[in-house]
Amino acid sequence: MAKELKQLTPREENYSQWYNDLVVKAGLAENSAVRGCMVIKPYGYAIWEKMQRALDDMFKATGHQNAYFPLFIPKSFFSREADHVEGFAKECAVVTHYRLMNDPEGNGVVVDPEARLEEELIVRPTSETIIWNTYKNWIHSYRDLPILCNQWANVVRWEMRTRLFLRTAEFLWQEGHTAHETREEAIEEAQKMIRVYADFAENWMGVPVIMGTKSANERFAGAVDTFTIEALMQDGKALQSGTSHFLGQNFGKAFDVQFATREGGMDYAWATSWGVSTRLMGALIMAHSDNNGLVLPPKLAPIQVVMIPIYKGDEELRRMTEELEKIASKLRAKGISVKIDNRDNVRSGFKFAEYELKGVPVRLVVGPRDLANGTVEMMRRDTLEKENVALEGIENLVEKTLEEMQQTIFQKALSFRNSMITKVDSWEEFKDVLENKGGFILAHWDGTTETEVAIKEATKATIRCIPFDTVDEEGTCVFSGKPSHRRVLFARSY
RNA sequence: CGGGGUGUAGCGCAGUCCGGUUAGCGCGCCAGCUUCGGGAGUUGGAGGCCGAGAGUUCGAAUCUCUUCACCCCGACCA
Repeated sequence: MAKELKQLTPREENYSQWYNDLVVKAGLAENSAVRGCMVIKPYGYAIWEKMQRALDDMFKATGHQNAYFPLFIPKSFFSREADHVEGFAKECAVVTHYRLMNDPEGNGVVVDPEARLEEELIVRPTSETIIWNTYKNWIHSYRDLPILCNQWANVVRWEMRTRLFLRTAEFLWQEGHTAHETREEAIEEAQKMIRVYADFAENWMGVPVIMGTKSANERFAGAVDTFTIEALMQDGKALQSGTSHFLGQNFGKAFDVQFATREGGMDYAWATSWGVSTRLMGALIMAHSDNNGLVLPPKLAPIQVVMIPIYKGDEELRRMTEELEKIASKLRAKGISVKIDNRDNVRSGFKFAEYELKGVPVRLVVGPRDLANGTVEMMRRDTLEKENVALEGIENLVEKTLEEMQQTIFQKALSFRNSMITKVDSWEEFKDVLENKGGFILAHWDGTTETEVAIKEATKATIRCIPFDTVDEEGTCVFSGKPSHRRVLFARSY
């Protein structure tokens, strides 16, 4: 194993291979035997659980409740909303039968042809349809509104090409589905939730994001408006990390969800939906990692501090471990998660490399030398800086360091991201920046889908969003030369 | 779905063009000794239906056909 870990491909050569190696070698996930699906391993899942918990708290704090809706959706539900079908039809897993039987020819088990379902069931690619079919029964009056539900679930999208965490056939996510009395309230909800996502990305994951509105072409199937958070990976490609949709009355009408209004009339309910997925794991990995492996922000690290004894012989190992236990209990009292690695079958150098690969924020090493001096060697993962520090009061220093690292990791990603936003005013410049620098490009666009598609075909770059903080500015479209009133954000993306 | 590639030990690979003892190597694993402040050294050992099926041949990891799986590059997407 030792040698293997060193062979992480330098990112310059092939970033996606490097990424894949890292995910597997750090023990986060691996490809499963099932096409396009992945196995999330315990260490990876521990990170996801921390994300889940933090997000869930944020949802609760904004008045949402968790619920659960069926995995299977009758096929007919999909045809209710025209744009929605079109968006998802190409990537659905379909259940057609409900029983197996022994092959009469003796070749194991086959599908029982007698057991064909009258109406096929679709494995949910997203739950708007089944949820709005349910909301129809829940909503009769304006007094029943708003409904603010979230569900944690798995969904299936039969993607052509998959990539660990970023795009797998089955993935874990949360999807919020809300119903409102007015258009304004629904829009406010959708915007509130994209801000919750941005807050989470920046303050928990340490990943800076740009909030904005999707262009018509990139909008969610069935939405009136899609809001997004866009992050930038270290290879200069953008990653859509979360979306929040204002669905208008599209699903209210499609599922006939009408309610008695305050004024005594009838109206269709207004909807939003919003979601983030295990793709966030991909964002976390690609935003911070270096060639030694993962760099995890302390708030999401399953192990925040690893402690490694240096020793000769069993007796010394026992003494060092005892010493580490004392430090560990002080750290644990502060709510810090600590692991003592006193395995005697691998050497300390191996352990150092292993925890760096796994992104453990702080490493403490204690050997006989330290014991004599009353010191500990402390290393922080983000800078790889080592320091001999006093054993006395170590818990306060570690606590402070973890907080500092959370900031440092974010600041580093932020200054990288900011350095990768380029304003361009000509088509030549646009292509040049895309080819040679990458990252986000702020450029004028004439607002038409034709131009957007033409740019995509020519360069593979898409409009990531029209940022919320865009200021009005007159100019001409970099592609068509037609008048434009603001710059939008372009990038190549995952 | 198009174009390319790969299936040989737990992992990474060589061998395949040009068929020929008992199929190799590195890492890992097990046991012993020496080590232990940045991925240990050494000695011994275990581990294989060469992806699956059919064929050609005295003989197949190697040739032919069929099939399955996975990876990479596109189109699609959180």
